[in-house]
Amino acid sequence: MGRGKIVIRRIDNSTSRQVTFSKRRNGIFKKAKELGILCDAEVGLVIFSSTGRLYEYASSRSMDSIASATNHQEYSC
Amino acid sequence: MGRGKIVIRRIDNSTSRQVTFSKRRNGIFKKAKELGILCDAEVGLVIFSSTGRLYEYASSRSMDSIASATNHQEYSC
DNA sequence: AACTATTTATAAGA
DNA sequence: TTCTTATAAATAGTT
Repeated sequence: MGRGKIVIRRIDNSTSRQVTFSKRRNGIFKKAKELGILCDAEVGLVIFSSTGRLYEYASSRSMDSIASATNHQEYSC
Repeated sequence: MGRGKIVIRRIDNSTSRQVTFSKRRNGIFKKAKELGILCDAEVGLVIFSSTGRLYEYASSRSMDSIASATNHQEYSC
């Protein structure tokens, strides 16, 4: 979606890769939030850039859902 | 993006909500995979539907990245 | 489950 | 590098 069609493979050029990462990271976070609201779903998203930087999002009740689904006791570690 | 413009709020109709959930869930998983490949990033995505069903995706090295970033010892629990 | 009109995301350019 | 815009892609409503 853009001026040209692209193939989904690693972007070799470091600058282009960083620009695309920034744009698409914003896009997917927006999608995650929309999915949570529209569909009353819980969404957790964790992204590490190739430089090791962390970006994350979690809809409010995600942790409860995970705790419940995995049957962990809270504070167990 | 579709026949009409929508407002981002919970979809009241249960059938519509489920249909939208299915479509957008597929969409966001595709985006997550593309981001990982294009930008050499690690991506983890966890989704709970409103009915409590779990859907998840993790790019191959996500767990290593998380382990490293959080400085957990593996198998510590 | 398919279709398609339209909106949205974004690749390339300024 | 922030802003623009032409175009690809996602998807809302329909069948």
